[in-house]
Amino acid sequence: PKPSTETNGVPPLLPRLKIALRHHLHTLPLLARVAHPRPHPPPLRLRRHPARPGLRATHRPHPHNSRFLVDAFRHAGDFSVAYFLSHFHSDHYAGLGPSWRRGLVFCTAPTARLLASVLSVPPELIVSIDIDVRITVDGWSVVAVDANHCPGAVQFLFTSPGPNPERYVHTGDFRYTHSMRSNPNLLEFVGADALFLDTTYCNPKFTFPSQEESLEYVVNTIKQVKEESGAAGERVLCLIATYVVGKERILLEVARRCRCMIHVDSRKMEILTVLGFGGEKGVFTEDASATDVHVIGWNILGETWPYFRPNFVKMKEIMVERGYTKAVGFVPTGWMYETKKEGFAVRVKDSLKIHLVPYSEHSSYDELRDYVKFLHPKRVIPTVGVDGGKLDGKEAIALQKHFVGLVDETANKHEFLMAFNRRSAHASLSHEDVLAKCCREQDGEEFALPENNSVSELPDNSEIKITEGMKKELSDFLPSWVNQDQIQGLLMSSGGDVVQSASAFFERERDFFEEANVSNNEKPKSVEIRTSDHGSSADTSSQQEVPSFSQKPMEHSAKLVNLTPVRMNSNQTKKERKRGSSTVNKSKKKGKSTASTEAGGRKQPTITNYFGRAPAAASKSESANKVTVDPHQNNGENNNQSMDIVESHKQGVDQLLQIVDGSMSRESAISLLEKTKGDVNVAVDMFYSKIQNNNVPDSDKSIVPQNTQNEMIDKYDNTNMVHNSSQATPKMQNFLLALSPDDVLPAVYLCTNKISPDHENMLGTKHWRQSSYICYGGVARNEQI
DNA sequence: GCGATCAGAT
DNA sequence: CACATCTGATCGC
Repeated sequence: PKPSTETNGVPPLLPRLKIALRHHLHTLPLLARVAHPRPHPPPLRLRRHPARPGLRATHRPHPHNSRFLVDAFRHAGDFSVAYFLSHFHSDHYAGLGPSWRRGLVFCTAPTARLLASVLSVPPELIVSIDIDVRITVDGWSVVAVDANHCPGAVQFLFTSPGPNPERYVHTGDFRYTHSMRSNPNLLEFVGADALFLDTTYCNPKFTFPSQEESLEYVVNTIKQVKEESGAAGERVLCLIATYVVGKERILLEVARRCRCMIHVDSRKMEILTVLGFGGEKGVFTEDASATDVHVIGWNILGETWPYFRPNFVKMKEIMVERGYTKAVGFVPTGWMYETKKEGFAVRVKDSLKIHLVPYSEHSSYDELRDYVKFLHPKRVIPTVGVDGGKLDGKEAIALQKHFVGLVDETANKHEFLMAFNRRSAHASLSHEDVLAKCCREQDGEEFALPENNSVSELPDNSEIKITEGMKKELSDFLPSWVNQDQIQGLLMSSGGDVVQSASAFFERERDFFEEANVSNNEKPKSVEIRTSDHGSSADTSSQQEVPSFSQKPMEHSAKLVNLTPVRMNSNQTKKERKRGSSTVNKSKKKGKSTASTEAGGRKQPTITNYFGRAPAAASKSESANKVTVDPHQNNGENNNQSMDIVESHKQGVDQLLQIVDGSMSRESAISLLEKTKGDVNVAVDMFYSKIQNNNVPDSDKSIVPQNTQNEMIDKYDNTNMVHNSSQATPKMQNFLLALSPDDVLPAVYLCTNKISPDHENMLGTKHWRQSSYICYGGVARNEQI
């Protein structure tokens, strides 16, 4: 039941909200009310937001006990006292309307004007805030910074009150630019507690040119059209598709550089006027006869999904209607329906031409990674592409994997330790319970991390008694690949302190990862694996290594066990070597590490074999995309079963070809699908990541010639891989390649930073081996390893 | 009968 | 697997 106060038009929650504006001259219509006595005082205890459905995670409440919602008006409730709108797109403002009464809506001035004029939101509930100006809302500091999306679009930066403020970044929808790195407000959010990220194009297959390039293309094309038509004495209609708000920059640039006006309909004009692009400069006109460049609605020139299909019928209709005999259309879209390198895709029919222009107002995959790398948040929370807005749902976790190594993994360790501590107190709770609980609770009861203890405080190893119970307790929270010897060693070196053991373990994991990551980041583009007929990777890299680090004996850090042999051999990295000198307990079984043999003397299987060992029962859910490829079976026409296989094979090939749109030959597609065991998704990713990683300066016929694909795959097949780089730093590849099969699992674990126990189940052995995640985040993209 | 919400089309 | 928006059906009061 709604509170009765809501019916009289007075927002009942308003008094609960304290607002202060600094450096700010705005007068708030409702500010006076803040001081009024509260009719119904808010509960002192902050309520946790209940999970609610919604396609975008933006639609779910802020999970960290602020009383704010961002772009989640449909999910408003009494638990929230202030609302933020990042920009004026319908999927973000959904739920706002003339009858909105729930609370103040904070947004930029352009968005505010649109809210009032288009959606008729009560003006007294709209608070417009200036970009880059700090305000205080409900005790929190809030800053809006430009999002480089549509006009008025911002990211919100939240800082909680209190001595240890939490910091959160919500990008809304955004396209990353390097200039963001010099924004002082954003700089303050490096290392933020969480980054709510617009993951629209969070997949390596999404690459697109800069907006500049695309603008250039549109402008030049229109110029050319005008010249040609002028010479021929005819008129050509130029149509540019846009939606209600967004991509205005294209229009402005065309007007400026082609020296012409832009025709828009009255609705669009209204919005442009509100946005401030109005008549002043004489750019936009509602008079269709004033210019040959017209703005047109979004879905008129063609349907855009699942791939672009032009609607020449309608286009011709419009052309004739407006008195032209030729027309050129532009569809600026982030989705690359065509992967042609030379020029952008063009569709032609008779006197009609449609240009598909890759113009995106969302970040590309690489831009997303750049941003995360810059902000280095403790956590990335995807806001697009997550089902039901579940933070820990499959999709969210899959998306987060793209940022492994770019986020601050220290936070994971902390979370883990919280859970660990908690566990002794609530022994009856399951791991999941504890983790879930601890993730929810704030870090208020901070406890000292044990790694700060000095070595001298540790008891002498000989006096330590390690009980089975301790080992069991510790092992429950370590990844399953940590063996008993290692657990014993960990406990010994921490003086039997289970928590400290765990802390030391995860500190090590982090350091190891960071080390690897640093060496990877130095020359990311130059990291390449090449096949080689001779020489083990371990040997090669150790020769290349120039240890430029100090050799001073380890100072204070706790003695640590070498958990994996890879860190014991000559390929040690800085920290390992440093610590290695005081190693307490070497792993006996795995002490050696050569490329060709393992402990048992068996030949090391290829990495492909190792990863590719598909479980007998193939997952049903994936079967739609999985196609069994066996070219030798194709001729068996009398075999009904094989007909299905052939058919699905064909479908897979067709699907792949359609996605890459002719950028590869049919033979290449078949070959690639064979390698991926028919998995179209993996094939696509391999295809695109190959393009990306090598920056293939594309030749005419095929972007990736067939032999390149084979090469790409061969590098995973080949046992004697060696990386091509002449860099001194050992790369993760070398570590991985030097491993015996038993070590590959832990190594990949480390490389992908899947270290905390709540991920154990997902990565457990069989299930893990066939996981495409390895191909996404690790091996195939060649980034972490 | 009205507004909020949703499926589906554009 | 979906860059955004609108329309009309359905739900719930």
